[in-house]
Amino acid sequence: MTPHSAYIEVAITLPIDKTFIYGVPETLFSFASPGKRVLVPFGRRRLTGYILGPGEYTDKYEIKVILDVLDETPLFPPSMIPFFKWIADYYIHPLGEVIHSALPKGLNIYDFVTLSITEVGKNALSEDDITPLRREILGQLQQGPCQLKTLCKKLNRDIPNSLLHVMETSGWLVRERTLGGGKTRSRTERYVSLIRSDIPDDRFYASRKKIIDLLEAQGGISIRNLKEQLPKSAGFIKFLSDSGYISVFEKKVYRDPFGDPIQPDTPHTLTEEQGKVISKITDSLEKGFAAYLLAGVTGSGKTEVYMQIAAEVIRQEKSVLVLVPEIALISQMERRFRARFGDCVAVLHSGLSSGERYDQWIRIINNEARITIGARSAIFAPFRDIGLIIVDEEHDTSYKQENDFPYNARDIAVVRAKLSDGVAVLGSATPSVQSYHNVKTQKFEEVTLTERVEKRPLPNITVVDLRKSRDNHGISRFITPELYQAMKETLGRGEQILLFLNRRGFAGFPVCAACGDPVGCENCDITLTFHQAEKAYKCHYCGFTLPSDAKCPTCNSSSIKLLGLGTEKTEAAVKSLFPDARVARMDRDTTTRKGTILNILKDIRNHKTDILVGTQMVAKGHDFPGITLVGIICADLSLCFPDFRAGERTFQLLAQVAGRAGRGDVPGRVILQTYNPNHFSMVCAREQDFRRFYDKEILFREALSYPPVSRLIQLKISGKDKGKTREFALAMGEICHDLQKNNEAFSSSVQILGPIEASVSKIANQYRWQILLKGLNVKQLHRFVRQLMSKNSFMFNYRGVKVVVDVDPFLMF
DNA sequence: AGCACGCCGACT
DNA sequence: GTCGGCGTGCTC
Repeated sequence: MTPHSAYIEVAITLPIDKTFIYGVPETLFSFASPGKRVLVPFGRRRLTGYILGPGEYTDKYEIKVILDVLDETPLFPPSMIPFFKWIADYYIHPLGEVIHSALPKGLNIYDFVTLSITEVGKNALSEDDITPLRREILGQLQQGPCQLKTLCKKLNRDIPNSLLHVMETSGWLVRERTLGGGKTRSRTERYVSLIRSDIPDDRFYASRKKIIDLLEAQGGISIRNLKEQLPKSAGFIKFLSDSGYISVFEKKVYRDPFGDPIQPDTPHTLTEEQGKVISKITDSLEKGFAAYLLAGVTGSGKTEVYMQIAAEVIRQEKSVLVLVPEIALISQMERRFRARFGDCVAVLHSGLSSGERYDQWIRIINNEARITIGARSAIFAPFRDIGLIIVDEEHDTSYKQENDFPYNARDIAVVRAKLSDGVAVLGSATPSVQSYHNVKTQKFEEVTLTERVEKRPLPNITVVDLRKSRDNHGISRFITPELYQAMKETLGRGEQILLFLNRRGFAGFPVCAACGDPVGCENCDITLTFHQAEKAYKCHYCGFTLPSDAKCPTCNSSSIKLLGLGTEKTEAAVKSLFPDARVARMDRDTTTRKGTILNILKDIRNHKTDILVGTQMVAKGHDFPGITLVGIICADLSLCFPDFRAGERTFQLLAQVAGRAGRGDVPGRVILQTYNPNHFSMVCAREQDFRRFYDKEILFREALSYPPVSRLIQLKISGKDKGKTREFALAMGEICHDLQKNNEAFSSSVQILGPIEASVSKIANQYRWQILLKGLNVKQLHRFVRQLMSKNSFMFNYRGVKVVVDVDPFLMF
């Protein structure tokens, strides 16, 4: 079939599990190709859709004709369509929405409805027998046309569609549809270039000649650039252009998300181990798909390995995708790649403005970028010929997207590599149980880096039993004598300290001294956290706050005790214990503004900070060369989450944060304080031994049949009405059991857990329930959910209660 | 998702 | 008999 067909298949950005066929008018024939967006009529509306390919004519229904093609060049290569289809199928999510969330935001255009009153309507308003609701609507519209949403807000109620329909047919109001959206687009700048240089020799000659000379030397430059070089040039541009000496034109420019230019670097000398890993992986590049788990201890030089493999892939004229868990790490990785590879590096992450993101996207499509470094969503970078996908810190939970549609970028990275005959490399010092299981079952091949660069020893870890300091008073319960002593010695030597505590705020457990009730959130089923800096109790789920002088919501007493310890209180305590030390804090509260993380990290590197107190943010692969002591205040906090992966998370967090110590010339030391010194998460973290952790953990997973032994699909049920949500969840449970009973295959292959209330039963006034479906066979689980959805579609678009399907859920809901 | 259609209880 | 609330089904 020719690339331009009279009929095309289009995916629409709506929760519809179907694609649609449209006709293409002759005038648009040559423009309609896969990967471009089209504006299409859809019912009464106009919407943006994505061209998937040629479509088949049928006479079963009337085929409509597209209104426009919205892109000059495709937004994604056709080779990505099978990838999108795989995701839609696996995650049971509409294809159009998958594509929509993969692309830069703010591109699509669609209709929005404006209501306005007619003369007939105005007359009707003056009649007596008009109903109050209609009077209210018309009255509001008499003050001017209004969007439906605004109208509902103004009247503080829903307006049934049927009512509007009736009022429209009786001619009282008109519904007008105007196209909106599409705010993200390329930026243009005004440029000038030289046409002739024979300017007249008059009193302006000197000034004009300067401009002419500049343009002669530099060619076409932007007016902004010209003004920077010749501040007085602005007044002469009009004359020079009107008289035909120079031309002024608009040129597309890329918004630049990069900071300062970077000194180029050259490949480092490799250790023998690094060399072996690199040649093993590069040798396999030509043999098609392979997945590697690169297990390398912290400080073993994984980035250098990534870069040398990437260099080989680029040499073979293929592209490289590097996924990194969070923005601060992206900029670290980005700087090293730009130093090595120069301008062919693109970045994609949420720190970019939508315009910058769009420009990076276009650079990738136009093949100007061959390497993309980015967070989770960069897995959708529109390369046509991927040779290598690197997932750094593959164990990190931020690869899992929870809202929009739930997917795991680490998992689909392997799928994308497979679909494009490329190689996937998942790297971590603390591989996930899932990935190591894939090694054991021979889906992945393991390659290891056991030595730290320059043979630096791994830090020496001392475990301190917090149960022994239970009776200590004040802060010495948490800054134990052992930790205090070690801090004092470290500071005495002029070295730096990292203190890790996995809880932000001042006190995590404010309790009323009178009635004993914890101070909870109004909108969520959660205890508030006291924040000293803001002098307020805050909810970490919905942002609800109470002033610090608030009374107990239960008994109105004003004596509230602050129990529990957060990073804020730790910072304050450290400052009072070591008044001369420069203390900084790194958590979500101190890093909201753009660039603050980088400043905190810079201060550490330049030794302007002696002690850094932080949450799990500090555990994430940052390079802190001057830190020789890591103190883990309370290692147990992440153990108590109601999640079968709590032990795994704890092990990873502790092993990672311990690995921050002693990456410079001085060996590191770690003090790990815990109430559970014999828990195997602690023991294995102390030895930095993920294999031993795996061997132990997998026994639990096998015994309880949890992933990676089995697979899970979670139905997340939420709604505003407590009773209704509960009833709905119970009804959904019934339907699940019925479906299971009526199909023999399911009764043995699908296990239904729940429905039960979610572990946080209410967030932002939404009551939450969940049903877990567990099984050894993914295909059966998928079939079960698909049948559930198709036979009971009404349950999935029910008013007032929302159901989200999460395949391979991460946290328990 | 929106939008239309059709059913049904409620109230002039 | 209308009004409007609510479920159901379709959109190429």
